[in-house]
Amino acid sequence: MTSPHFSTKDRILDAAEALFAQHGFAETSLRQVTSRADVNLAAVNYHFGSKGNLISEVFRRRLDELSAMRLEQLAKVREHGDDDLPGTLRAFIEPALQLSIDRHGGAAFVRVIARAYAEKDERLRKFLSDNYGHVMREFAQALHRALPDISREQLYWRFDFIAGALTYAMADVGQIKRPQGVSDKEHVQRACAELVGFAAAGLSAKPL
Amino acid sequence: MTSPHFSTKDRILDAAEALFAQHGFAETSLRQVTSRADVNLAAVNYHFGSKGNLISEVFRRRLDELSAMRLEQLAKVREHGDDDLPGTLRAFIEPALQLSIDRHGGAAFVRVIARAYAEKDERLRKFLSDNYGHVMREFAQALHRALPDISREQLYWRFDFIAGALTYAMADVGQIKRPQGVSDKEHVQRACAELVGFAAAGLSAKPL
DNA sequence: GTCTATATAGAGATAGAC
DNA sequence: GTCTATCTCTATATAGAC
Repeated sequence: MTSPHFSTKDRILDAAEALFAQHGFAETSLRQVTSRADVNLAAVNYHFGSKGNLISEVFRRRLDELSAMRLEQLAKVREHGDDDLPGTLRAFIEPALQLSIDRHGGAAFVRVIARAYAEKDERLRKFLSDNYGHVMREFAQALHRALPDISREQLYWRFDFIAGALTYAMADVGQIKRPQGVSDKEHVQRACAELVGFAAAGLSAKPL
Repeated sequence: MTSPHFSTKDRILDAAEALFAQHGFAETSLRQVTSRADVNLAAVNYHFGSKGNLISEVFRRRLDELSAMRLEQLAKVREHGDDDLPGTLRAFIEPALQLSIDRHGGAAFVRVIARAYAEKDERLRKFLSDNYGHVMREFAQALHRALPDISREQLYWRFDFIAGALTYAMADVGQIKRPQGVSDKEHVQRACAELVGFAAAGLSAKPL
């Protein structure tokens, strides 16, 4: 199931990510994880200390990369003067949707993300807010620059709507919904274009 | 059937709903439920047969009412000739957001809904699809009538985005986010107006 | 670092008295 | 309908050999 030349630690992370995506955190036992990773049960507590820490590390591994890609793409569009509404939205949306077709586990991880949002676990939320809140603030500011006319409060609502729509889209892309004869890459590009168009129009709606 | 608000069965449902919202399905034990409901542990299996059935009944109690309200409001706007885009969207969105400030447990239920979307539990998804799929189809058709120019595929994407945004909004309304000096009712009306405006603009975006 | 074996705890479900 | 008591299963975590 997992390539043998990877470390025990990485095999555990891969297995845990896949199982968390499929069954959820609480429903996944460490026995399932170690069985799938083909390592001994005790190795989890040796490498991670507890199940909770294992969950955090599953997040950290993907979110560090996702955040870096988002910020990098945002910097790039600004450098090129493309930091208009669609450009900024694409920098936020595209890396996330790319993850959903990532062959090396990212596809599983996007469903882990959707779960994490629903589970209002306080420790997990604090972990996410502490470690990745600055990315959200960065994008909120960029959207504010692109849309100086709408109020902070309204921008806040709309950014929240977009985050919700993106979370749904991430979970659905890579699922059964892709029409036959369409490649993963085309499907993500289509989803991305649809969501960017939808979000840009929604953000630009005339204030109430 | 007698004094429904104090029956063992309803006390169990109320307790389960609150705990599922706070901790999730798997993380909530029947012992926690019966302790909070102040009934005996065995009463759950007597009244519901299993934990899975209890979960289904928690959903059924709220969703029957929510679906009825949505369809009723949809019928009303059609009758009055108000079944334009905002009218149709409001019929879909408003009853859902109303739930999030319901004093008698509905506020907890909206977080249960958010969880259910993330948890890809097959039995639960089949239950929801079997029992409430017709409501979604009804609204998809109404949106199609209001927007004859966009393709079925594109409508499908956008309806999905709206469902995601609504789920987020439901979970967030009723949380800490309400500004001081704003009543529950005003807050929901604001959220509803914001989401209807956002969704209408997004749905009306020029096709790619 | 990795294993076996086990301590400890908690889960869902049920039998049978009242 | 509701209770007590208990069965059976599985979980996380750890101790200690190698």
